[in-house]
Amino acid sequence: MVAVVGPTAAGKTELSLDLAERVGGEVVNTDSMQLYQGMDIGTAKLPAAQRRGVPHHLLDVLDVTESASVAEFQRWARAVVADCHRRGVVPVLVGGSALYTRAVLDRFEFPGTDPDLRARLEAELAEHGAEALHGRLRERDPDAAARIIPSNGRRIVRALEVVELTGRPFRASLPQQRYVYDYAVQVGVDIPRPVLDERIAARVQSMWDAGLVEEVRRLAGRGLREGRTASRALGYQQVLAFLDGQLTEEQAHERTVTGTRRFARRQDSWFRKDPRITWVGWDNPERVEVAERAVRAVVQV
RNA sequence: GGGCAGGUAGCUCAGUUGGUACGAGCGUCCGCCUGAAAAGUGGAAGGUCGGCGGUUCGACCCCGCCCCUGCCCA
Repeated sequence: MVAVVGPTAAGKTELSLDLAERVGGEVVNTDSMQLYQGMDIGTAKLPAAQRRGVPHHLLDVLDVTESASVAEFQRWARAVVADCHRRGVVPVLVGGSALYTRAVLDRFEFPGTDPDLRARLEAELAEHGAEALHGRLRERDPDAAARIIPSNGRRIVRALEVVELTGRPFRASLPQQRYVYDYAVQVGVDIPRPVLDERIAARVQSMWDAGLVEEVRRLAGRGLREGRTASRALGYQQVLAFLDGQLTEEQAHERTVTGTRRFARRQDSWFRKDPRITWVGWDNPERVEVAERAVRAVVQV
């Protein structure tokens, strides 16, 4: 299997299609937001008509009111991959969500979650603040507490949840950077920041031209505001603020651009840390060949 | 031509009755991240305080001239 990774707007989709055609593969989405039905324009989801007949998996599987979950995604994606293998097809994973990609490729086990426990911890967080919870984590699991900044409530809650659930230290359940599959390779799209910044600005402009505001208005009618994950997606979050009168349309547009730039930086720094990735230049005329070679070195097709 | 307001970090603006700019937000840069991840989080760098001259031990802050921006009057 192969995973095409890299920051948003770098050209992953194009490369993955070319690659899928060359090796007889099928595309498996690993983008947390393209999971949502109806979130098309703002997530730059490839329209069905442009998929060149290549089957695509794990698009449009969630309603905007549902929360995506890495653990659940891991199960779905591994099932799709297993099915592809059975049929002798190469799975081509594509997406910018590093955590989701790693959850599929790596030995990555999640300690579970308990809605009641989570709700209780969140209530405590809201009432007493992050500092107080951090103090408790320090008693229960000093090692975890030392690694989490006292003001980061979200991570403290999760650490406490894991400790209570498993009775083991939080760190005992951390994943390893080791593939679960024998034949896996990652291809990253390498692109200079100034070029990426321009492409992002252009992409957001074309999203606006394509009717992003209308799309968000429509999804708002289907409960987008209640979606914990979907309502925070770049572009959607900002347009919702515009529809609610908190931002002008111009501000919403501008913030979508700068927010996307920041996001792309975070993605890039995440992927850069993985030494297993084979990088190819975004404008390298032979990028498809380079990627294909990387795949064939590992997978017989 | 005259009057008023303003010219301080890349941007929007605070600030000092004259004593080395306590600046802030946003942006930028560098990190962290483990069942919400397009989310969440920590830190750093950046200023000849419009220009020139004067007063003063000392001026971003006072005085003069000039330049630029906005508004008003002619």
